[in-house]
Amino acid sequence: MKTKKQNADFLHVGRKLLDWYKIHGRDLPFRKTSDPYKIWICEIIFQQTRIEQGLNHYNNFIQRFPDLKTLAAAENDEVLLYWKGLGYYSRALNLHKAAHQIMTEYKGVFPQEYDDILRLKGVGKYTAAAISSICFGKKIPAVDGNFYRVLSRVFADDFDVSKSKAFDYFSDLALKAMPENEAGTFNEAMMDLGSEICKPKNPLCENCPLNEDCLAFNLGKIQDFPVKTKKTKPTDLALQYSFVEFEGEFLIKQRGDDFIWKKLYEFPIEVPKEWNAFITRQKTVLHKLTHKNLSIVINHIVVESREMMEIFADENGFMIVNEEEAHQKSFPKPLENYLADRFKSKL
DNA sequence: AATGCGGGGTG
DNA sequence: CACCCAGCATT
Repeated sequence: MKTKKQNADFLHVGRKLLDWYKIHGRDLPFRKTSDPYKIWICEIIFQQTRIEQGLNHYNNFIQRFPDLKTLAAAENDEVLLYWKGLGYYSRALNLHKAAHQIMTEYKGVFPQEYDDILRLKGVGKYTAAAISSICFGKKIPAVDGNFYRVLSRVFADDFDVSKSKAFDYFSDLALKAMPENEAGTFNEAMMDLGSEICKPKNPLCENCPLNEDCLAFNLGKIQDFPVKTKKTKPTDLALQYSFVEFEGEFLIKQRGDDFIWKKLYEFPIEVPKEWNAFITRQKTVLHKLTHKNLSIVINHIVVESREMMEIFADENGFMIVNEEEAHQKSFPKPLENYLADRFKSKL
C-alpha cells in the first residue's frame, strides 16, 4: 500500500540530497564550469557510459576541441577518432552535426532555451534538461537511469521504467523534490547518489542520506526496485574480414552510417577468390555487443605485390595505409585489437 | 510503443 | 551468465 505524500515530504528529501551532495559530491572536471559547450560534450559522452570509462575521452576531447568553433571546423574523421572505443558512434556524428547546426542557426552561440537545445541533433529530453538546468538555471529534472533507481526506491514506486511514459512520470516526482533555484545542483546530486550510493547492485543504504525516508529500504525491498520489464536479447551475427597486407601496408575502407560501427573503418569483406592462396593464417574473434554476439573470422592475407592491392583498392574504394596512418582512423574494437596484435612486435 | 545502437564493469 | 550504465533516433 502506498501512503499519500505531501509536497513538503518531497522537498524534505530533496534538501537532504543537496546537503549530502555539498559534502560528498564527486569532484569532476565538468563540475567546475557552466560553459554550455563543455556541459553538452560531457552529457553526450556520458550517455550510457560510466564516468570512469569516459573521463579520459572527455578530457582529450575538450583539449582538442575546446570550443564550438574548433569542433565545427574539424574533419569528421578526427571527431570520430576522439570517439574511438566509446561506442554508440552516432553520438559523435550527431555531435558534429549539431556543432554545425549551432554555427548556422544560432550564429555560433549555444542556445539557452530548452526547446531550442532539444532540437539539436543527438540531444533528447534528458540532455536538454541537464544543459538547461546546469548552465541556465532552468528548473527541469534531468531524468536518467539514476533518477529511475533512486526515486523508485525512495518512494517504493513500481512504475515500469522501461515504459515510454516513465520519463514524464518520474519527472513529476523529481520536480516535487527539487528545491527552488538549485535545479542543476539537484540533478548532479541525484546522479552522484545514484552512482555512489544507490547503486544497481549492493547499494550502500547504511551510508545513504535518504535511508530514513526511503520506503523500499525500510520495507526491506530495495532489490524490488526499479521495476524494469524490458529484456534485451542479443542475436548472433557472423562477420568475415580479410586483413590484406603487403610490406606493412594494408587495405581499409570507411563503413556507412547505417547498421553497427557507423562511419568507422574496417578491412575488406570480399576479396578475389585467387587471394585465398595467400592466406597465411586465420583468426576467429568472439565479440559481444549489447544486442549482438559477433563471431568474426579474419583471414590474414599477404599479397605478392603492392600493385595487387592498388588495383583492388581502385576498383573497390579502399585506401592503402600503414600502421601510422591507421592510428589516425577509428576502428571497431575487435579490429583495433587485431591491429594492436599484428603490430605489437613493432615499436 | 518497440527496436537498434558499443564497450566496459559488476555480481 | 545477466544486468546495467549521465539516452537517442528511427520506425
